[in-house]
Amino acid sequence: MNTLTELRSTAPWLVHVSTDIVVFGIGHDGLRVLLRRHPPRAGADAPWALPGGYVGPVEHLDRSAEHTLAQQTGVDNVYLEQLYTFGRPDRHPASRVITVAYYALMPPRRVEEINARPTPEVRWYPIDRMPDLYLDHAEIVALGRRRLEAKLEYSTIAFQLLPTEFTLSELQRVYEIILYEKLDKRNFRKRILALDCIEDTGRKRRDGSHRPAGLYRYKSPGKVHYLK
Amino acid sequence: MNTLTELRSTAPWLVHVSTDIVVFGIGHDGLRVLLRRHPPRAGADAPWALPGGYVGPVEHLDRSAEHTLAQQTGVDNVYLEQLYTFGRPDRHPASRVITVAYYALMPPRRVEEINARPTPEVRWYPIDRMPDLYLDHAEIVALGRRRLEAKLEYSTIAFQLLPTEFTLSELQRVYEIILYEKLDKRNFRKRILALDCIEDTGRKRRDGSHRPAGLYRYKSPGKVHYLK
DNA sequence: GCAAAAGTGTTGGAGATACACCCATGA
DNA sequence: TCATGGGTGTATCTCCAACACTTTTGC
Repeated sequence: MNTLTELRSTAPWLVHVSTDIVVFGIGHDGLRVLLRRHPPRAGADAPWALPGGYVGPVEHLDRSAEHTLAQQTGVDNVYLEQLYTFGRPDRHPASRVITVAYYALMPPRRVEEINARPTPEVRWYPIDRMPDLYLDHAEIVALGRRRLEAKLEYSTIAFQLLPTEFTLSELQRVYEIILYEKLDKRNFRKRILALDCIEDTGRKRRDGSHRPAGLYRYKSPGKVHYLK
Repeated sequence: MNTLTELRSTAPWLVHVSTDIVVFGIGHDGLRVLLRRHPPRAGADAPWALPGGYVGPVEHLDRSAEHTLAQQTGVDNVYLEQLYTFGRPDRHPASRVITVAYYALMPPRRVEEINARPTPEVRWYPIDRMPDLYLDHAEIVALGRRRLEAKLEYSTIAFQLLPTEFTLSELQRVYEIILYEKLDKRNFRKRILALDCIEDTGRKRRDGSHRPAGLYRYKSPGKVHYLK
């Protein structure tokens, strides 16, 4: 029995596979998710959806997510991680579509890039004020948020949401926004510095009528470490 | 533009989707994984593989995993959780096959059931002495093991590997096997009892020439809780 | 000089770790 | 009576939480 025969006899079914990406960013108003019209160019009554698309014939799943994201939002080279695979047989009305969900984190510069050239088809929404979403995309966002929240506690994932140089207050804000709670400044600083994963650049940022803040740099940009 | 047109134009590609399951059990010799010949009935030179099969046309992914497991090993009603989706385009030699990997945990009774009626096609292997596996299945097992190890620390997942009634020493053995380290008996007991998730049945098990051990019961059988 | 955010140390409590001996049983 | 695993308590340490005032700047 060769492999092809085996496939024929036990796997007559073919399905569509897509990737959908929950893109998180930090804005003035808190945690945001990037949404697009589905389908694009369908006008104002088309539902909002996650960026996403079908997986090509010889495309790695991760590449598909990256590629889709670049195509639909113009953004590449961000932190991207597989989230979960959703496969309810009735989740798509027209055909069987299984979706491999990812989530992405981008620094404020990227968030602003998208804001800077707004289109009617792609925009940021505050995560707690999103419109109704296409299919089960709200569920996917919710899962992504939970994962992000969990990872914050035992990894250095937060730095993916910050620019290369940042102040400790900015970092604390990221934690407070995602964890949804106020943190003590002194304890936070002690904890972060004890991780030994950031270093003082020696530079300062002047920013309003108050004392300038020290600028720090994450020691291993682009990499996420797991603690303990 | 209706949904079908949209599918046609942006998603001409169909792929095979399978589920593969890493079944863990505790044996005399430590952590074990259930393997089967691939394909079944192909004889002694067929490679060993994870239980798994193609997803049916209207089958939920989770159901597909459950169903496959029941069919290939005769075991149902075990703890099952999605692990990760593997989609390298060249992972299968004959066609594009994306696999949604799951892991399952079963109590010793189930482990013994399978041992009791051995077949040449399905058997347990100690996780550190597995043969070469089909395709990327070794990678899937490795990921499952890491996930299991991680979850042990922040959830009550260990109880899925034990019978309804168990001794504290048995529980400790599960932790030691998975964490790969010796634990202090007194500290372990204090920690577990502090979780307040097991109760003393009052009964004891006589078992060899030593003092009998108290039997405990997990308070929420089948359910996994997350700590903290 | 005042408003606004940056920066800084100490104390107390909870939970984890280290550690050694007696108990109940079967042979 | 001995070998085997079952069962128990205390002292210490580490980590986390609580908490308030001084500094530097722009206006």
